[in-house]
Amino acid sequence: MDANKRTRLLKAAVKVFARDGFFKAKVEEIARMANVATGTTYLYFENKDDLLISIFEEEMVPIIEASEKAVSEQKTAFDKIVAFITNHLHMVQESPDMAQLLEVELRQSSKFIHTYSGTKFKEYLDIIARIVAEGQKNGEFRSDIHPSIFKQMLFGAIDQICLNWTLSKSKKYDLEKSGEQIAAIMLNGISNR
Amino acid sequence: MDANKRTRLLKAAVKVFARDGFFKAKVEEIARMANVATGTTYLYFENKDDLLISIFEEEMVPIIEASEKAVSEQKTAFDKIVAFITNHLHMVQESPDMAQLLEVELRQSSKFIHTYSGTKFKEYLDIIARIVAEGQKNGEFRSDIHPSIFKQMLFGAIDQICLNWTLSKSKKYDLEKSGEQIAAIMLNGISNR
Amino acid sequence: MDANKRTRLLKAAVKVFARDGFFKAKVEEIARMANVATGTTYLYFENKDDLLISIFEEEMVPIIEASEKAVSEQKTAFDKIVAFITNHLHMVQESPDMAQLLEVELRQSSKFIHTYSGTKFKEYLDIIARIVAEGQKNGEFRSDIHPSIFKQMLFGAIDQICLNWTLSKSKKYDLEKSGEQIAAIMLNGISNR
Amino acid sequence: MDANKRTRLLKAAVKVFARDGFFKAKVEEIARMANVATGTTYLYFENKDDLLISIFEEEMVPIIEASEKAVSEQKTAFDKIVAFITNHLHMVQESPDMAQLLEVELRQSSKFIHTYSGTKFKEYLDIIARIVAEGQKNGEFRSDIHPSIFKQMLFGAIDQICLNWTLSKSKKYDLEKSGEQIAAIMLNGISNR
DNA sequence: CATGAATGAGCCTTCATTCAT
DNA sequence: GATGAATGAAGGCTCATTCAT
Repeated sequence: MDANKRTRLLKAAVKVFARDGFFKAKVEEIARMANVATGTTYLYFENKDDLLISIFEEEMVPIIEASEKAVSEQKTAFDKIVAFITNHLHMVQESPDMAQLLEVELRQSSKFIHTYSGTKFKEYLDIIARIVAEGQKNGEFRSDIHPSIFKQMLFGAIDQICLNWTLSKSKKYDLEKSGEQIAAIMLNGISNR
Repeated sequence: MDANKRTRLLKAAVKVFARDGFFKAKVEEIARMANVATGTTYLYFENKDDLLISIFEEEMVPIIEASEKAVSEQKTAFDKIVAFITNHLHMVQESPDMAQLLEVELRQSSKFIHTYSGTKFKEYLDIIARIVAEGQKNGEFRSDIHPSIFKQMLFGAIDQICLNWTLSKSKKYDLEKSGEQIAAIMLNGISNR
Repeated sequence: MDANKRTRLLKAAVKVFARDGFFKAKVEEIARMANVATGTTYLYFENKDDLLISIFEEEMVPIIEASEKAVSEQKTAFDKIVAFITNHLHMVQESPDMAQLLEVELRQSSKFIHTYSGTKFKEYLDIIARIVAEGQKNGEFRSDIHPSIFKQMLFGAIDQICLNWTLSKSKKYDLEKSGEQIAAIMLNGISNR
Repeated sequence: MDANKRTRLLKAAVKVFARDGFFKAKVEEIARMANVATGTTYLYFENKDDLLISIFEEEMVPIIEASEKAVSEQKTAFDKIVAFITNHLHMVQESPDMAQLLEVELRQSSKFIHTYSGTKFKEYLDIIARIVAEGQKNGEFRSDIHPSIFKQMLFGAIDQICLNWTLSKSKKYDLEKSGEQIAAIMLNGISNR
């Protein structure tokens, strides 16, 4: 097994799925972009579905790591939430293709690919949940908010903002500014002060 | 032209698109469920895309109206936001198929169907923006939050919670409870107190 | 039976068949152009094939009559052949749609519509055959040429020239000039001198 | 890519198009007759149109070559014209399917397939034009006849005779005899004597 | 392992024809 | 007779997947 070929296929798939959408994307096109033969794709992935799922599971790893690193560098739960948001927005800007997959294709997959459990995505959301629990423990955050509700709310809010930015062709408005507003609201919302 | 037939096709399409997803849904199946011949579909809709777009544009109308009605029955901006959230959650529970389309298929369409402007969806979001502006004017809400950021954040938060509820097979957890938490956070977040 | 409606359908069919070709032409389009409902077409014609056949059989009548008149006004077989050619070229210029049907669609029909005997077309060709027989009888033409071979040759030659003129977009070259050359060759070819 | 498969498809297409006509012919039937799967057709040809155009362009090559060879073996322009006619009639008898395509489908294609320039067919006609020019230069032929008019006339005459023979089920009459008459008329017609 | 030609099931869409009004 | 909405069979084309080399 050639790890390099597998990686190239994965990277190519991210690009093509982002550009064309999962359903309109052609396996042949992905293979071509990865500089391998069409059939080779099936040596590394079971089928087209598996390719998408593998992206979600594997490309999420560095994203999760970056997020955890950014978060761990902060002391307070407040700052950790800010770090999470900031890190996510950076990811969206620096890996726009992967970001689009998360924004646009992930939901389809969650619903229609029955073999997909979405472990890694849950793991990503749980970074938020953990910060919330921590903040509640140390008194920064109100304790009447369920962390697993908050994690979804925060992610949903960020995701919607990012989706909007992604789909806007001009991309003229500033994602950083939006990030500050997200932080302002969500933190004020959950703050114990 | 038979308005009834058109409606039946639209309703059938909502069901089939929700169940199978837009891409895997078959026009023939929609026609069968609407009790018309396959070709009849094309007397009322240009093509499969048009069917989906028509759903978004037309089925949103009563949803928008219900939301506006619910909102208008409240005095304060605070209560209006609560009404918006509550109304949305009701819609999700009472029209689960349409809700799923909004949660799962809308994004694809926004990105990949280039003829689609998404007017009605924007209209729905603008209900929130208007409440925010009103709340800022009368001092209920902080004025440093941009209404069009908040509308996306709130919708994103609600949407993510609902998506989660929709995709969870058991649907055992209470959507109402989640609604209260959404309101608690977002309102506290934007409150001027 | 409304003879007027039938005629309108026939005229419309000539236009649409000429413009779009028999196979790509839509019955609905013909009906629309004739200002009748789609279904009405089937009150006057058995089916799409019948519409085309009817054109060939009925629209040929005035063409045959005009040709016979033009021919009968000449004394010699020589002049009659010239008259036939001239008349045909005029028809092509004045009824370009019908001419195109004869040039482009007639052959398909002859081969693929098994119910079609092509009587009227044969009648048209026989005008030539009769002139030839007459010319052979009075010594103008060589007697070793079979009239039914000559009629096909002459028609084929004229037809190919006309087809070329029809398909050339600019139509800048002069059909009259070509007519003189056709006459020069074919008459010199069959002359007894 | 398997050149053999491509050839088989081309040969099968000639047969099926000749038998059923271009529009009624099914790609699936052509594939079946070529012993390949339906989709394979699209590896070698862009679409059904391309299949027909490819026939015209590629199957004309040996026909043109045979004609040029036959013509070049004759000394006088007179004999060359005879050779052209004779060769064409042989082709019609030996490749009746291809002949039928030229007689019946070529015109449709010239008119309705806008991507088709008809190069090879023009090349074939130009064999005649060249002989005419040669005959005019050496005094065999009258110089008042435009070669490009004569080429069309001669081809049209031959083509109509052949079409008639092709469409007559019995094929009892002798195509050779018709060939002699064509030569007699057209050569006498253009002769300088 | 790698290839890429071959496969063939599958689906959207068209349109001649019908028939209830 | 006239209408035109409805029908549904049919077919061109695509593309995920396979497999002989």
